[in-house]
Amino acid sequence: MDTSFVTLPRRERERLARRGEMLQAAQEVFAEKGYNTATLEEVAARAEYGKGTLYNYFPGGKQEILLALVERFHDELCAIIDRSFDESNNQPFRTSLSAFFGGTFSFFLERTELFVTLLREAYRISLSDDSESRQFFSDQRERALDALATPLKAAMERGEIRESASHLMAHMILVNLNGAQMRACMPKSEAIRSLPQSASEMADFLTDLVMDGLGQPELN
Amino acid sequence: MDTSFVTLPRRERERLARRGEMLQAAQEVFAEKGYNTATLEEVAARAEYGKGTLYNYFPGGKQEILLALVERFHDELCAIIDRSFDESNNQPFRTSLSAFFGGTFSFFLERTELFVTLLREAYRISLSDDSESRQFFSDQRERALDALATPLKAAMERGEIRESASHLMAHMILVNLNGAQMRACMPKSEAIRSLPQSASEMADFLTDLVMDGLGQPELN
Amino acid sequence: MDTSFVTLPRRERERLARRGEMLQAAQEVFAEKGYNTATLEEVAARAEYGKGTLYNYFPGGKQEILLALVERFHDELCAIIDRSFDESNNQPFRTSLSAFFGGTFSFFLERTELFVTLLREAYRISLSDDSESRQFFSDQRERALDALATPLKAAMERGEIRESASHLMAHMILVNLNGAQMRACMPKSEAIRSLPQSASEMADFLTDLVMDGLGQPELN
Amino acid sequence: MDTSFVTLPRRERERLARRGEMLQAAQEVFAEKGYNTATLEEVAARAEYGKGTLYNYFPGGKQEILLALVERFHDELCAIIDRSFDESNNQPFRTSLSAFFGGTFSFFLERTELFVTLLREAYRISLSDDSESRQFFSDQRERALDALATPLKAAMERGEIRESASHLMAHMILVNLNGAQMRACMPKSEAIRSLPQSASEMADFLTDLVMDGLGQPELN
DNA sequence: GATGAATGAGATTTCATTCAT
DNA sequence: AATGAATGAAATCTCATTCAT
Repeated sequence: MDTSFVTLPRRERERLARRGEMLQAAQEVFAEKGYNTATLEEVAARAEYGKGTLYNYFPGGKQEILLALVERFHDELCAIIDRSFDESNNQPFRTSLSAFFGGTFSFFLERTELFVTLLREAYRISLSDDSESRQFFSDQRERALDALATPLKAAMERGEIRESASHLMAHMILVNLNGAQMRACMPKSEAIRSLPQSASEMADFLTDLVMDGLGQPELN
Repeated sequence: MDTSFVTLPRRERERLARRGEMLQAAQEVFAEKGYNTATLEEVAARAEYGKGTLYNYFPGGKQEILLALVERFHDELCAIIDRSFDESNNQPFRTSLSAFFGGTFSFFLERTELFVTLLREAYRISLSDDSESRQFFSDQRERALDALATPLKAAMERGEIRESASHLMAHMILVNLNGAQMRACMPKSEAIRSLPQSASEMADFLTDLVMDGLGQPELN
Repeated sequence: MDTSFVTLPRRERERLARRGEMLQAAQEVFAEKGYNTATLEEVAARAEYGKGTLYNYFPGGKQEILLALVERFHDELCAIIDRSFDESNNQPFRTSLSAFFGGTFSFFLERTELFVTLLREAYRISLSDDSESRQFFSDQRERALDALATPLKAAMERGEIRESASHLMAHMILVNLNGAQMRACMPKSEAIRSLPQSASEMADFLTDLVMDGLGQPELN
Repeated sequence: MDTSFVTLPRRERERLARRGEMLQAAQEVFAEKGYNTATLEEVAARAEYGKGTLYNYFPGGKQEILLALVERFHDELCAIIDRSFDESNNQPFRTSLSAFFGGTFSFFLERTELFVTLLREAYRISLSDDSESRQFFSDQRERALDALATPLKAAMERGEIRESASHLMAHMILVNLNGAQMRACMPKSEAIRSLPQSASEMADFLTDLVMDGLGQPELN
């Protein structure tokens, strides 16, 4: 159990709590308006702090707030990965993968705003010309990919999945996950109704797709 | 063969040519600086036209230019889809799919700038709060999905791939494609070296992944 | 009878006719949008000429067009003044003044657009910081004031009106006229219904006001 | 005595003071350059504030500043009207009217800039195609007309002036006043020297004109 | 003579960031 | 520590005018 939070000095604890409130507000505003359109004025108002106070907590301004959201997001993503693929489970890879998709999709349903913001900005940041943000984003992403690559490599060694570059596969798994989430964010149209709506259905859908592909193994 | 272009009156032809020059310049500048950071001033300079002239050709300004790029991109995407899945080929779906991945990846390698811009902005537009752009983007995307869903449905009927919602599958195929392209755009790191670099290797990689998944059919 | 028009060489006659069409178009557009908001593009379109053509006829551009309207307006105003106060009539000043008000008001009702434009811009031009326009406007205005001051002076000499500075009185007469016209242009409200609507009623109203004032001569 | 100002909280008081400084600067710049030619940049510089600060105080920009000037102007105009026609005076209407002309003319001499701007823009606004400004201007004007119509009606009832529509007469009185002020703003020419220059002479001139007209009551 | 594509100066407006209180 | 008034760089967009065809 992580006790770091409760053992921090009060001063520090309150500081973190306020950062949290601000990030929550930023998340909501960014989700509604988009990062570029959103104004710090509105974030501050939503957080019920003064505009200047934001700068006390995030000296790097708007950009730093976005990066903090990215970091927080990856914290949670890594936690879900670790939980889903916990080795002590001794369960088949397919089961763990399904748990992972189920977990991330529940997270997505609870915190759609955060995902909307990050899906919208992720590519923009990773292709940004500001190398510092790009590096930061890349590091965060690498963290998640590492966490996912480890159980993938283990599963390859156990022969549960075919041999391939584990990092690349981790990337492609996330790509499929994000693609499905993206689709779930879009306004519904006839053609899209087919997308599963619950976390467990979605987990099954993605697990089958990622593990078995579109082909028909049993008939080959 | 489409002869419409050569038979247009000269006036109109020149107009289209100039639009093309401007779109090309915009594409480059957007790719380098990002849509938000890029200024129309710079686009105009690159196109070697005055700022005002851009507005003669794209009265809606920056936004309209981006949407025109989106449209042009989808024109080319649809053409590749149609070419790859041309029914008269009578080739297996897997072969056509590989041709499609090969084709789009060649396109991507030739016009990386366009892809960078669109990958970066696609999510932003599709989740934008301006419903007009969102709709436009959505319509273009639907065009490509329709083009891809048709051969998918045929393949399902022929039993070459398993039954599933064809539009959704079309979406997931594009998602995998874009995910791989995205990866190819990123600055290389140790972990990523594994990504195939040539169009044909990439086509094989994606075809295997999408058709067979990560599992090991032969062992099941 | 002024035969100058018909005896001009054809070339010149056509030129004048085209200027007239352009001025008419400008008048309408300026009246609808206001001088500043109106664009030459729209004036050209309304006149059914190209934008460049306007510059062939009015090298000074937008400004020159406005000044030409000012000139044309004063031509007509002077003509009405001359007609109304024609000495050969031998009628009382009060009768002539009433004819003048009736005449200008008919003119106003027929060509409200022109008046709207000029009322709107007159003060702006006369207080403009461009001394050339100011001078031009001032000269035109002076022309009308002179035309009106002459019969005023005669009426003073005949004892029909009291002695006073004839130019100043001419100015005040026009001020009263314009004020009434202004009122007639405004959207009607309860309070304003009282303004006479026909040219002859308006003539009576203004004549009484200007000649007798608000007081009650009969009771003095 | 209105003590509201002094009892406002300091914050609010300072805010009003700054608005005042900005309006003063705007007035001067508008008077010099004309509303259309003047730039907010220059207004801000004159007020010794940043451009952005103007927008904190007048979010509607240039237009809102002009309307604020219009409002302030009518506040002062109404105050002069109320003061001049104060019923408790029990003085003849003619005396009050003369006081009114004297008061407004002193105001005009002190604050010629404000008048120049408003005379120049008044017609433009009242005939503007933006219905919001037009309505605002119209409401302000109505306020002054109401203030003036009340004593006019009383004077009619007392038989001091002849029966007529009081609002219309109020309008015509203001028209005469503005016409004279207009004349006083113009660059002097031979013909115009005749205009009285002091407030009291001007008051007499306008009072006579408005009350008695041009005719010669004693001889009729 | 007629045209309208091209131009770019210049206007308005926004908003991240600073900093005195 | 919290604040929000002040700032001004920078972005978009307009349109009178020019000039090659």
